[in-house]
Amino acid sequence: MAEDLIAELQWRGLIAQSSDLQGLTEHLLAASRYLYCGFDPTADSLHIGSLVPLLTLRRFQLFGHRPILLLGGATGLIGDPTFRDDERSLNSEEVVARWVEAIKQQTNHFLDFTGNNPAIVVNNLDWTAKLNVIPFLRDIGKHFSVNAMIQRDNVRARLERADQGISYTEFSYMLLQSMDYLELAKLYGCSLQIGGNDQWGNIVSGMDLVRRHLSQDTFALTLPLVTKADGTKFGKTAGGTIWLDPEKTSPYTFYQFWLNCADADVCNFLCYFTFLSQAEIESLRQALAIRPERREAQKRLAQSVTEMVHGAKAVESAQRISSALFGGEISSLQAEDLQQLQLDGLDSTVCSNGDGLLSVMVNAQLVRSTGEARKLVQGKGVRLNDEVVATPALDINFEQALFGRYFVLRKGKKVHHLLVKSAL
RNA sequence: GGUGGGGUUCCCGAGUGGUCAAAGGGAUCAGACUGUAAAUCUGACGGCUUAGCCUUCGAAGGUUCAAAUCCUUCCCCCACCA
Repeated sequence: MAEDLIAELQWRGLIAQSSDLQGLTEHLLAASRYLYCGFDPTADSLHIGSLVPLLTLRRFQLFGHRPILLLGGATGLIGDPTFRDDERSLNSEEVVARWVEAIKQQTNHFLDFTGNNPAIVVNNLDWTAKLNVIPFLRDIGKHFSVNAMIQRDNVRARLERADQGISYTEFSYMLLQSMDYLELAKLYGCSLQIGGNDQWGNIVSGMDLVRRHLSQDTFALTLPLVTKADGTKFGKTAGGTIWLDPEKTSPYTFYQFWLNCADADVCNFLCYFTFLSQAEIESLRQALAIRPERREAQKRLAQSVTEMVHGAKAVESAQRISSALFGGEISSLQAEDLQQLQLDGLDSTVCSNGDGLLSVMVNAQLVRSTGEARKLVQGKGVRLNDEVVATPALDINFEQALFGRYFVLRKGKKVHHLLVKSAL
């Protein structure tokens, strides 16, 4: 069965680098193993980039292994310098602790905590908080060669850049992460660490440390960093990062993000972000090749990921909003439809007769300033109920609204916002 | 601590007394095209009560009719230190 796991990861394109893949295959075949992946709290929510390792933990679990989800309560206080070209600013202990808790809640439903091979959640602050400097330097630091560390790709950018350096704090990050591996190897016999491909250096350092302390061989497996065919950064959009937290990124926006992904990317994303079978993905690939304009693959991707993250109801809501807004004439919507849009979580703003359109757009956070709003209107980028707004000087008049209460304000092609008449 | 080099509008990066709200590129946004694609082309891209006005070039002072550009002090970053 473990052979199937590696094979599955392979066809999904989820293996970027691996230590001794043959050995790992046999190792996983022989017994149920503990593996871990770390998530550092750099915000109060994970974003979709973290989904790849998170779901990979789940994939291992489905094949009978035991995933350990490590929250970086300690490493989050330090900051990983890996492939960053500038130094991070430090977050306070309270903030990091709060973020750890938030992420812990968020990740819970992706893993199974019951059954024969339940998942485990740990926090590396548990074993680093009580650490003393001298024992740390003697027991851990002694095993790290600075000569080797400065050769590592992941910090080299910082060493080579003329205008940036790296502090001792961040330079030490690798030691902390290595210690995590050692600690989990001791506590659980954890024998595999997975992570994004940028973590390769950190993971390999951990393997070395485990070997030196416990005379034990362990494994490393890294996942590809998600890239897009057009070279732009994955996971960012007009509104910014796509978060898993529905308060930060609405399920509708989340759904739309996936629906909008490029033809060139969608099949990869199906492999990375869903549990659809190889056959299903293959048939979607065919459908895409024959009738790309139907975007069946994108629809399936959006449906599948949104359901996994936000649940089936959220998918229905997102689909209702999507078909209402992109399906046809806005003016043909019924009063109930509009009400439903509001309930389904389409962003909306309450306003009154006489409110200036520009300031309404600012209040609705569709634009940052009235100047920006004005320019948008002048560039024919704003519509009210499908009618292009001709003048920036327009005031809202609900006599022209749908059912006397609703305006669908559209910015550009895709950003919709509901204006609802104030009850007063 | 010493010596040298730096801090410019979201990012990179030009600019060394007026012609500078500040070149160029990237990112972003909008328009055309389209499939709510991609590519391409066009426009916008500090703020505002927008044919004008106001605030920006690490911070605070100063010189000058005029400063991102000169002077003083301070803060921060980087490199090197036999």
